[in-house]
Amino acid sequence: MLDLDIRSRQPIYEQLVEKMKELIIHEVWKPHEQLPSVRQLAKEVTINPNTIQKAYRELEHQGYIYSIPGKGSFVAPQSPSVSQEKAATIKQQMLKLLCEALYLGIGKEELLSLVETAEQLVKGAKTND
Amino acid sequence: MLDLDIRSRQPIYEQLVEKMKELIIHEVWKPHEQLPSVRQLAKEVTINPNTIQKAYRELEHQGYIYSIPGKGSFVAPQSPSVSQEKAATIKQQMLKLLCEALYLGIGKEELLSLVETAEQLVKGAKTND
DNA sequence: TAACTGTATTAGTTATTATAGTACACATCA
DNA sequence: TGATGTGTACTATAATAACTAATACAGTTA
Repeated sequence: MLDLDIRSRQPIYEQLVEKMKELIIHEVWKPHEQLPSVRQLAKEVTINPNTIQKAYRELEHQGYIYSIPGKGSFVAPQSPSVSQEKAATIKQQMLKLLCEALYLGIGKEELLSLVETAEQLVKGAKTND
Repeated sequence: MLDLDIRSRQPIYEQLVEKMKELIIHEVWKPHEQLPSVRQLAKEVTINPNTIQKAYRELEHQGYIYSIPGKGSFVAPQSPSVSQEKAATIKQQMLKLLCEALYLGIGKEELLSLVETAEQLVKGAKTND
């Protein structure tokens, strides 16, 4: 599920953040679901607990999970206030990427269909309840 | 034109690559136009020539410029072969970003209109010949 | 030749990353 | 209560990567 590449130049904690974000976005992990504990996950993937905690801290900072000392870490439900903050940044990244895509010769129709694909992926996950 | 932030945690050469890519994509710099030399640009922004060269090397690797030893560096025209290689990567990045956007509550309509905006930006540049 | 171009190499400093060990406070349950 | 599991914090250290700098080399052009 969380296949990490130790010898990658991309830091382990970053890989963790990306993989777990995807699992949350596609609702493999549902809101308020408890995540594996720092120590448990560290034991499973045989890396240092501090590295896991760094990833969890980042995910919490980005609003994807929340932690309760003594209890555990859980998937955060999406609140409009959090989304509002990030939306501008995301749209900025998107616009830059779109311009690059168009410049490289990717057609407008293709980009529009990508939006459809993404919608299917996300919506598909949500209806799997 | 190339405003760099020395104290940023983002490396200078990366800032250079991004800014110059934008200038090329939006055709402020046209195909086959000669870029400022490594040393000249280094003197202008008062940083090490090697940092400039590292940025140029990266831009050349990504196919945005080409360099001729002894002559200079120039804006590369977009060849379909180059685009083909990058297209898959770009689309992959795009899909990931789109899923994240949808999850954060950005509407599908808003994303579709972003495509239109990007198209205007790129097309607008190309008609400024 | 002289002055310009890109490129390569080496070196040194700084920043980042991952690990290890320890400690603390809170929650839960036997 | 005691034991265990939870998140969190802190220091320290080793290893690696990133960044910048200085220098030298080779090609181009006038």
